[in-house]
Amino acid sequence: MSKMNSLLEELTWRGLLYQHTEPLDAALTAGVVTGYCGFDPTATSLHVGNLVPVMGLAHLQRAGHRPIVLIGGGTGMIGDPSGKTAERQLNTSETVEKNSRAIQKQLERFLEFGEPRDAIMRDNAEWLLEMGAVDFMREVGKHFTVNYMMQKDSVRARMEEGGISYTEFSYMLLQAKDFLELNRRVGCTLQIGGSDQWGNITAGIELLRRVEGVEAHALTMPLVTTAAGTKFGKTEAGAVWLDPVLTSPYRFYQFWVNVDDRDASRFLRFFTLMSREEIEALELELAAHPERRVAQQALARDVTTRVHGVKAAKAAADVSALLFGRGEAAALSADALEALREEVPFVSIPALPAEGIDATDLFVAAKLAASKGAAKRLLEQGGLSVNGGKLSAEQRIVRSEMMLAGGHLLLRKGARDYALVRVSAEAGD
RNA sequence: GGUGGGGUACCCAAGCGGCCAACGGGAGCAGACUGUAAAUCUGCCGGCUAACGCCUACGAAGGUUCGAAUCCUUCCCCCACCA
Repeated sequence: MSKMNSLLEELTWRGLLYQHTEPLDAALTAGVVTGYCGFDPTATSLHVGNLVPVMGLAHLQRAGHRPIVLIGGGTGMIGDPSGKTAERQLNTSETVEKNSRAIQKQLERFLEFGEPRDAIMRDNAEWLLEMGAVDFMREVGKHFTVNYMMQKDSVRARMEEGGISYTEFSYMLLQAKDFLELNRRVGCTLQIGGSDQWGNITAGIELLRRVEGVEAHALTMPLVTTAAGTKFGKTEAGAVWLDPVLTSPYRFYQFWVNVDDRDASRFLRFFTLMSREEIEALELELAAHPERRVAQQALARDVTTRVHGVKAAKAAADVSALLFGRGEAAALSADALEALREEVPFVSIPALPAEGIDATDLFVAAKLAASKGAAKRLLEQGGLSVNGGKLSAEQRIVRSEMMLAGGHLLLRKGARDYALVRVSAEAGD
């Protein structure tokens, strides 16, 4: 079926194919391939960078193959040295378990686990945690020479700089063991991952060849870069998480809307399932009217919908239009402001004293400024506004008369950081 | 184990008894310009304060001194060469 190896074509035009083992092409054409990608529970949530391999699995499934999501409940106890310049602190098993459950929940929504060609979810804690050291060394360790392991970039880099513990050095063998287990259990013959995973994946292929005599395959995807050379997925507020508690859907949406023009078309290919025609149309629109940000909005809408659902995405888009459109803050209804509370950072404060409150205190309370000194600096530089009106060193007292419907104040720092404050009707406690 | 060189703010990196909250660069933030872009230019960039100023900071702990990031002692950690 040509549909099945359309996977490589699809990934190629999207720029998602970094490297793959040669026989993969033939294997994909020959029949249904079962492929996996692992996600280690290093945090309580996945972040936008993790979406690349997630999309890889989604494309695998769409091309008629069978994807496996592997939660690294076992490998997460060890720590992958790939791409890391220093040894990391071990997480406790409680933390790893908690994180595993959290990211598993997040990953469930990206693939179809229902009947037709159901995706599979596994956790390598299942076989790694109970495995004994002696068994491990006999079954896995025996098949690798230290020489081979030291050739890997992830290890070599660390040998030259900072050192590597025996624990992290062994990581690749655990990952190889995963591949072996998934092959035995569900016939998995393909592993996909970021380009930094190549070494770990090939170690698994090697193990499968030696132990099972099976030819397995590797497919890696590029690391996401930005045109400005900054780290993808970072904002001033830190990483962009998939967890709505850590990064609200509104902020998530804003992250994508703010994508650099030069990155927009590439990101549409990476992070959406839009067709080539749709994306090319958006590119034309972007070239003709960059100021309309149609491409970025489509990107933001699409990704936010996939991660947070249609309702949340619509709300984020509506709020963005409201805040960045040319509307007057004073015109906002009490209902609109109520709704805003759910999206924009929100704080509630006691009633204002009769003489008003210093704006710097207000911005600190709303967490838009880290300290009063920082707020003062922003004020002097003209970076603060309330309800759309810019404040200054002279005009810095905020009084009750300025409040919008329902006792709200809409604060803005700089060009795009908003917070909503609700002032209690009664005097402070 | 020996010898030498280091550990300075988010990162890199000067300073080597007072003029040091600490040169310079990067990152970050704000302003101008714009399109909630990019590039560029300008300002800010430990905390408190209206301000004088005060407090906390130069690997850790002690000490010398009117006064230390700078000198001494011990300890911890890195790097290089040797064994």
